[in-house]
Amino acid sequence: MDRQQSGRNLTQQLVHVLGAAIANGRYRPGDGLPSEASLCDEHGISRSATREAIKMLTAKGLITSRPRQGIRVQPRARWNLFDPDVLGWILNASPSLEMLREFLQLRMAIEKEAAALAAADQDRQKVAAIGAALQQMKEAEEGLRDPVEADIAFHINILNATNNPFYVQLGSFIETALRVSIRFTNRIKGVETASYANHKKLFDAIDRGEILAARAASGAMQAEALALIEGELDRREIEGSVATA
Amino acid sequence: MDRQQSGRNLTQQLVHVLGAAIANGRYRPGDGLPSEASLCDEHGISRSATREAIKMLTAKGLITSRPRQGIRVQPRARWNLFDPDVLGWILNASPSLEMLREFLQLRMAIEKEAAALAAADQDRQKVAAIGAALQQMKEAEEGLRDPVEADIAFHINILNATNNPFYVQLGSFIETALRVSIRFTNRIKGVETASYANHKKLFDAIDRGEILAARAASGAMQAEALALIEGELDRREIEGSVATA
DNA sequence: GGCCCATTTATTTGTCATATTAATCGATTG
DNA sequence: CAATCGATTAATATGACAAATAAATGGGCC
Repeated sequence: MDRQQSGRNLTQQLVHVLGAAIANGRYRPGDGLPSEASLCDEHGISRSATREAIKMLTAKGLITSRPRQGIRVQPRARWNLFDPDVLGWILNASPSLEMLREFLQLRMAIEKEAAALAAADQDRQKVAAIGAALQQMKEAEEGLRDPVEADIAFHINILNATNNPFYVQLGSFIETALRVSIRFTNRIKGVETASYANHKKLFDAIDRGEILAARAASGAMQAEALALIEGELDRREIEGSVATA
Repeated sequence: MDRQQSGRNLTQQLVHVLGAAIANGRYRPGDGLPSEASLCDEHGISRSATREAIKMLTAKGLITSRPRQGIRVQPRARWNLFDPDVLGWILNASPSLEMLREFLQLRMAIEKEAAALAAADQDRQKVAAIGAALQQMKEAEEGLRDPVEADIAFHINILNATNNPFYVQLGSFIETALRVSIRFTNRIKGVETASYANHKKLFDAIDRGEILAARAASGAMQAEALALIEGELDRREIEGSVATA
């Protein structure tokens, strides 16, 4: 294993190599990974480093290891999907439209309520942070800033403004997934074109403490994105059946 | 460290000891933990086992460790709250009413949409599993079964019936939190008394594919529980201010 | 004299190598 | 059929050295 690489230590490098390999299906649930000894040989590192990597993957729910049985991949239901690393490996392995839809279905739930909670809580400082991100989105429309970063910041700041640690924690989850899915949806259509107006409407509702309006505005935005994906899924299905007919 | 204890190996024992200590505030964010060497001494185990425990806690986002700086507790926003271990440590450390409310605010978001998705997806086999859990709740009312287990199974099965891996994964999260919070709310009032009727209404809506009704029924149940907690919070606040007056 | 920057030093984790122990699956044998 | 034995694999222990880096140190400059 390349020792100079990427500022990460050997253990972390191996964690990412194995995590990605598991996520992309090179090792499948139920399958065994190579034994500790083999992994040491394959990557040219010591047992300590190897074992520590295995322990980290175990902690994230991807594998188990027991004497005599070796190291096995856990069923996907045991993976900690909400761990940013795990999510990143999965999304980078296969950023499918199906998974994108599933992700949006979750955002639909989370962000609608988050908007409502933020509107209810009225933490002025954190609401201001949402406004700042909105301003950056406007500047991005004029080409002065990175539109992706501004968009992400907007959504993260809403979660922060709930002052609910569970929602705040979901920020890192949504950020990871958003980076992948934005790259993905931008290929389909100009998803984020008319987005500033929508985002402003949502911000105004939160700012004024209009709980129902905030929930509705958030839901509308998510529903729009979801409809786009589901339309694309339908289209591909029809194309597929025509092609095979 | 007691080597015969609890079927867990030394590393896992230390993980749980330290995880619990961090969650209950013995070590606070920003603070340093004892060095590797000290931890070995304190617990009477080798450096290998100690280091592997540290790596597992690192993987869960609770700590970082760097040469010369030592081991430090991460800010809470970095903790993987959705890791069942982490959540368990936190809830067992301080099952406060505030956190219970925050948890319910999250369930409100998740389970409402999950009910809608389950109603839309109409996976007959998984809907039947919800029905089976409901039946167990009925039997539990007559004292034939454990009411807590049946209640949990009901909610988990709705998440499974979404066929969305993100919602499915949240099952283990909600299960962990539910076990604690049920123990907690039962002390306050007979929360789960009239619950069978509510649960049946929700099940029927999912079973018939009535998306809006399913979302509404789930929302109503959650809102009821939430109102109870918030009422209790208000009551205690008033009592507190009277007491200090 | 006091301040800033380069250098050194000391501490702590990172990595390696090797030996031994414990758990467990499968075969063997009474 | 059951108890036992053997082989395989991870679990634990130990000791050594390397690398990273925070803090102390000292030298040069204003």
